[in-house]
Amino acid sequence: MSKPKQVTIVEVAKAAGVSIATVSNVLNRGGIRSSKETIRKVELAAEALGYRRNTMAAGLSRNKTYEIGLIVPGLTSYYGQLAEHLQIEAHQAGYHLSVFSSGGFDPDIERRNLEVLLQRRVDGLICHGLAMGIESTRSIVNSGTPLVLINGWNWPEDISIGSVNLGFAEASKQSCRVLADRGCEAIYYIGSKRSKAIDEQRRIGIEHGIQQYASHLFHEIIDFHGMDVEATLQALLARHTKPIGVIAFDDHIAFRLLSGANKLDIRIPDQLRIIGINNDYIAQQSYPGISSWDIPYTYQARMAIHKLLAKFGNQPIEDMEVREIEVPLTFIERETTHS
Amino acid sequence: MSKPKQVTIVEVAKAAGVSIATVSNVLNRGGIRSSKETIRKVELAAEALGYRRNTMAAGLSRNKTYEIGLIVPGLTSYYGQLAEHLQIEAHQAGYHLSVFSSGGFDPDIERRNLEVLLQRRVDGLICHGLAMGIESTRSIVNSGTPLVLINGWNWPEDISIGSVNLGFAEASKQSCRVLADRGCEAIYYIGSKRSKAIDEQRRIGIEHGIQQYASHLFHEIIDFHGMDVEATLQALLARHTKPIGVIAFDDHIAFRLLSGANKLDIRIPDQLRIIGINNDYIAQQSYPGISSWDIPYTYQARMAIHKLLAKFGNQPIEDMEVREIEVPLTFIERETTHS
DNA sequence: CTGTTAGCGCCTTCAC
DNA sequence: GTGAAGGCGCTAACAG
Repeated sequence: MSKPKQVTIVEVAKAAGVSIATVSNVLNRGGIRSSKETIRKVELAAEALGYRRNTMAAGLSRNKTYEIGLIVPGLTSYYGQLAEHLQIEAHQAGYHLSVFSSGGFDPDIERRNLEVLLQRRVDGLICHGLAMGIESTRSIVNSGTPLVLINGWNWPEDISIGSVNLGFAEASKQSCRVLADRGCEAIYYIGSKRSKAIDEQRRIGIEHGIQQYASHLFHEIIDFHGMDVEATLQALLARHTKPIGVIAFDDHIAFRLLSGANKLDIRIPDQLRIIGINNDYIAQQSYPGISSWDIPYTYQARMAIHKLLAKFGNQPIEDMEVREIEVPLTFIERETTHS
Repeated sequence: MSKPKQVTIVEVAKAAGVSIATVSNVLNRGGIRSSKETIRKVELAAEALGYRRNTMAAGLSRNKTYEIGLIVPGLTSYYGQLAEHLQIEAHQAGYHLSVFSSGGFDPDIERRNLEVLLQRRVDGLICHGLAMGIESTRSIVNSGTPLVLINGWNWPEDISIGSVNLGFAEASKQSCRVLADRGCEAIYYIGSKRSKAIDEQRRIGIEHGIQQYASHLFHEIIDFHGMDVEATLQALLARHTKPIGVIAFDDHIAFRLLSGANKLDIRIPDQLRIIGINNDYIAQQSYPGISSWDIPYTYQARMAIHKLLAKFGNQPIEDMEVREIEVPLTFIERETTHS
């Protein structure tokens, strides 16, 4: 069952008593002006017939789609927010953003989504991280479609035209400082190896932070995956007499730790201090509130879109000189680090 | 700056030494068989040249896009999950799903998204609720594009071909029962008028629940918007001696209540019992864990896609007889109702 | 089985 | 300022 036939410019032209070229001119606000009279006639006819321009035909004929594709690993918390903000920014720039999730970090789904987007001939691509390997990505993306990465550290220049990265390393580093300042006796980082590149940034920051602010303190890196929250908390606490500081991979993990601590009647922040990342709803609304790092979504989204537009040639070229933009996070202190 | 020219079937045909029709047959048309030999030649040539079919041209020519548009009010928690599952189901059916968020329940953004999708000539539309009014929706959607609603109760038949609704009313009703069974002295529903239709379903359920299971209990409906959580909790508790039961609009609100209660040292479930809806991460991981209703995302997504496919004529028609499918939720009991 | 030939709906020169 | 004509890349008959 195919779709009912839709109104085309041919019919609008007929109804308005002009040629299809004129209709096209009037409707697309092109550089070409028409007489007030024709404009009115055409708009009236279009309105009356319920004309709706066919994007495929337009795109095909002018070799430009005004569509940007977004691939993110999921649509929860951070990624969902990011997608929403990107959609808004894209729209303001006259583009529209099609969102695709690659279900976790599944390279196959990612490849498929990429393929779909390229077949649609999107004008540009925004990807968060990238689960596929470098070679694999290169072979697909080297079609000339501009690609900007979000939180994609160290990708070769022939693949991406640059990236917009959150300052996780710096945030993690400063987290160490906060915990040291607050008198913690030890600093633990609970990471998530699953999210490779992102976890790595945290580690880099932690390493620097320890070195610079807490070299005298005990410290350790633990992976959250497969960890028994309660047992771990008890074990860690048993080792120390003064409060210990924990930097969590993100607010979700911080929250798990918090729940575990509540259950075990561990006093916060007397015995345990926690810092998360993302400043999710969860961190804001829990009790005690979780100290966390806020993400400037709007700014990040705007930067990403601008980078793409610059590549399209619609924007001043200045931004292009900086390949990797670092977006700084803001520390929001709450009760898990502060009494 | 327009895109670099991409490879077309013309070039593939030339390279393979066959006609463009043959290339088209081999590459994208299953129905027509070709000799092993030509197939090999064509596939080789396509591969070598890096051919990628142009979706716009294909769609234009066959008047079918294999694209489904999704419009949801946001991409967080429930909506994000839903979108992901719909994407998976759509893919399994050979379609792809473009996700759009209408930022909260903004009718203007919704209208714009709808317009974009219709201009793309999507084969079908899935919308969650619908912020626009009936008339407004009708005038846009009466283009012949099939529309299935998710959680859209009572929309006229000429607009949607049916809807897939979560059984919020029944869940709310049963929540009353649970709270009554657990010996609560009063039942409060903390709703969210902002989410009109959804809140209304909860209310309907609550009303029935009270009537059937708790007519002897004190009960009241409160709107969360603008409410002072701690003050309210104290006021409510002051009224009663036995535990009170609270049904929250969703897990987010349940969580806020829980945090407030923790802060005020209100004992759970001794003094206060809470039931949420959605079974979010937040409900699963908080302490005490929040009793909640689990949503069968996969089932709901599958039903929605099937309804659409049926309309396309690819599927048996049987499902179509039921206009509104109700998807039942499952109660997950945790510590907020149970000691 | 393969090739020829029309479109699909729109945009874009280029004459008028 | 307006119209005629030639594509854009692909598919769908229909011949051969």
